[in-house]
Amino acid sequence: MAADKLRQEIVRVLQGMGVDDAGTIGLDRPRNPEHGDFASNVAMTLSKRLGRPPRQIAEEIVQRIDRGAAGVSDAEVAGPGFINFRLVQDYLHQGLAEILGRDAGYGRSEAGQGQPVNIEFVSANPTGPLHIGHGRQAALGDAVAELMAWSGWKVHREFYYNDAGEQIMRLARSVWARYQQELGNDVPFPEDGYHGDYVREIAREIVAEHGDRFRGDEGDEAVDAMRQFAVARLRAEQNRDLDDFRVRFDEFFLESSLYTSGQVEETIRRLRETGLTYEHEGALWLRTTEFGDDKDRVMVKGTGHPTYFLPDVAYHLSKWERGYHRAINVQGADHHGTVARVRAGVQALGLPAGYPEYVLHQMVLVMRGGQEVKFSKRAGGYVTLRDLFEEAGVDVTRYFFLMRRPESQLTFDLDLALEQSDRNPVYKVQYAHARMSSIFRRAGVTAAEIRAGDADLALLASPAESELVKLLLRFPEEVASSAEGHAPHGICAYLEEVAGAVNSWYHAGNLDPQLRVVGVPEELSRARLVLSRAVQIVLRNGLTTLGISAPERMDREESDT
RNA sequence: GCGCCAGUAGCUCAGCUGGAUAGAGCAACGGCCUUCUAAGCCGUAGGUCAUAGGUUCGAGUCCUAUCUGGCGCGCCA
Repeated sequence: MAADKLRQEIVRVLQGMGVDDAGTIGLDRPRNPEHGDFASNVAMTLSKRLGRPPRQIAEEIVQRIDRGAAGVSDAEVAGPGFINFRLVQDYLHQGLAEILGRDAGYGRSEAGQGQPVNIEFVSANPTGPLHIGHGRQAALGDAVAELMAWSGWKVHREFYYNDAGEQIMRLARSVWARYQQELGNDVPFPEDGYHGDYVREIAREIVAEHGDRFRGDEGDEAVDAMRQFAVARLRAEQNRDLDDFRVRFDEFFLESSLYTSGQVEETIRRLRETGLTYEHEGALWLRTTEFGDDKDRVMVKGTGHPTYFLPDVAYHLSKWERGYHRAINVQGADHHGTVARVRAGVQALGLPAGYPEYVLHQMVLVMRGGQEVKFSKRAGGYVTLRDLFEEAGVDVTRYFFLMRRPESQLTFDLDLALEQSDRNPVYKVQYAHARMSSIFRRAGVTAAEIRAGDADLALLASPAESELVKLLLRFPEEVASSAEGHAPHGICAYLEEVAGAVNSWYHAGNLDPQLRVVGVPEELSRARLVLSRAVQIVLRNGLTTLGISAPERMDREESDT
């Protein structure tokens, strides 16, 4: 990559000036194009150390630099001591050829070296349909996973759920009550029960399957049958929702397995061995404050039952021991309270500080006509993920969930989501992609037939074209930084920038036919087709990292008016 | 009371982990369709980066305090 070559040359120059350990050389892309393609601030950061004014140091670097070795055509001192570099034009042409050559692989890197990373997300308990918060998490987790995969990590998508706890019992009691009511048995509905209509649906299905076998039966066996039926039924529904939302998992990890396999007991034993546990008022505590938690935590209650903390620790220990020395948990910000204690728990067992990593996302509001949408018919208290993507479409829903940084509250504007216009950023990006296909159809070529080697890329000489190529060449860095920062919204912003730039370039041809791709002299047309194809590859690859389709053609739905 | 997250244009949000004159989309205003699909483009206007200090060559970005909003602080799950 161009930056690496340049950085190496700067290091060489600095060594010649007696600086052997300059650290990482600051090299960034100025927003102002007049400041060149890259700018370095080394002269300023070294000023104090060398006891010389920054501009003087910058001058010396500029004089010593070997432009050919650095891959730049120009280097100059500017402002308080920046050095601005301009890349050789040839670099852009090689870059274009590389994009077409790598095609679906353009933007991938080997940074992760194939090491395993565990990405846990959604992790909904099977007590009801998935809601929009799960949806944001599904979109986020899947995109982070895909971006990590693009960065060379071996990604394992994991869904953790509690199939045996107190919430499940609440569900079972709720279903039991509805079942009795279906049979005309007037029993009270549990105070803390699940009120959604889906509970009645499940009760009816049990009636259909088992008849009145459990009528009036308050025994464990009856409630357990309800529990098993309801869990299986809701797990199947959640899987269907995720499937239709195009999110797949490699593993569903059951909390109950931590008990049946003895891992919970094993975790207690190992924690005791550390000497960091103590008994107080009949409970077993762990000194999590040793690792930065603000208070110690109970592991085993006075009743002899473990708290939730314990299986959490056992679970994350299991991730580590299954070989995932990197783990990312995507969770709602309302769970942030567990972060410090889980980390403290696994640190007590010798795992590194900062394991696992967290992406904590804020809540989602759905707005329609300026009003918050609060209820779905079936779920009762909340809007379901399915309601949302069936109305807005999977692509739009995923994109909207991803386009804001996780830490900011998300307002899902349903009116905007349904709009098929440039106001809707998903369509803007997808349409730019489809538009390239349209050009190819018009030119009578297929995408695969376009080859950089067949064209004279020096014909792409306008500033708009150079800037567009530079933008496309940024894509691999965008993928890398979005992956490392666990921040898919960066890709959204980037894609919108590319779409804007290519629309602008394309529309110049409206006013001036000589600027078109098709209908200009053949040599020129071939060069512009290469650029068009490169744009299309970047848009498609970017959408792919987000789990969003890149259509070849978009037909607008006719409106009623 | 303590902790986490946020506060940037009228609205929704970016801001590359400290760089040069703070950006984009929408909304507003003015232009552009016998079109390589106008689902678009060009131009204009819009800012005390919540507030007050501090750190340094340089702060929207880092530190401290304050204000506002959201969330979390159990031997709940």
